[in-house]
Amino acid sequence: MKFLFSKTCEYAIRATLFIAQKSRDGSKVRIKEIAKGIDCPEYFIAKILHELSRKGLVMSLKGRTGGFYLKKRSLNYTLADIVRTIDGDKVFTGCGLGLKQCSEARPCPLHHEFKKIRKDIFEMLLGTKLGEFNEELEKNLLFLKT
Amino acid sequence: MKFLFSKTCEYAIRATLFIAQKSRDGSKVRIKEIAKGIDCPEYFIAKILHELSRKGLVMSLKGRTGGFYLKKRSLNYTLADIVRTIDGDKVFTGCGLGLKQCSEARPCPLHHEFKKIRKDIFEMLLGTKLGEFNEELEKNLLFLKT
DNA sequence: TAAATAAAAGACTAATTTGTCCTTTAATTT
DNA sequence: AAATTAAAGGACAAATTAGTCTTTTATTTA
Repeated sequence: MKFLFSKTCEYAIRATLFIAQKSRDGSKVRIKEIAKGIDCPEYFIAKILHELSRKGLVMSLKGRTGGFYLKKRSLNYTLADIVRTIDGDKVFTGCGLGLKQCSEARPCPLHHEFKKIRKDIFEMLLGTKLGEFNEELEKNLLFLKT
Repeated sequence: MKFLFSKTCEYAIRATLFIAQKSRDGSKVRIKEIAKGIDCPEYFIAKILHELSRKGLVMSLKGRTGGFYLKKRSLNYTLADIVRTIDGDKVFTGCGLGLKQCSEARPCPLHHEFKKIRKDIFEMLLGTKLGEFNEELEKNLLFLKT
């Protein structure tokens, strides 16, 4: 069983951070390089990036000098945007025990505990900008594949 | 996308808490009642409980007066036991970005944040005994279905 | 002992997620 | 303009997870 995000979403996050780093000088990154850089099947990440691109989270350009990149302003997007786009907001709102309705008024046994955990996750995602790790990735202090 | 546990695991937790409460006086609970009580397909929860029963987390008895129940000692089992049995320990150890190896020595960008979150989840599960909610469930202050 | 009842066991189906491939479209270079 | 290259787009296949059904086995009651 997965930990928190779908596989698709994990790849999406890794790809976006990879693009942020590689395109910080204005250059573009091709799918092949991204796939290699984050250890994801090439066709699969293509599909995922296509989605992120349609939603405007990453930019793309076709043709010979094409590839993916981030706009300066996109560096202010956060991981919360990526996660919401790919996985929806189950992570932010869903009940930990799967109740369709779970609220203060009618809580599951873990409602309050999960509320705190979800809040921590949400704040972490919301507080993490896409360009945030550029330097540490560059210096190989952080990694996007094993 | 799921929040944290598989559907199977969510049902497993809900069913176990239900059994804990209903069998606290020594009686047994039948699958039909459990399915109704936690809003889960009957055949599906049967399969899940069978698994929990084989692992010794819940007790079962066949035949006319049969059903599921917990041993006194089982009330000291925690949700961590249920989760580990059904979903394995991805929740406790897995990398949030899906890296196969993710460690202090070679961390993903969110390694430290996730470490804390996983710890919170683990402690919460480990600190929650199966019989813990019996009273509040009885009094309808907590719910196992919507 | 026979009938009734409940879980055990395991095969099977459906749905979702993950992953692959092929054709089209857009941009660039020669 | 033609050749090349890269993403767009969408069909398709594989794997995993969720859910259903049928037969067998154990226990109790009449």
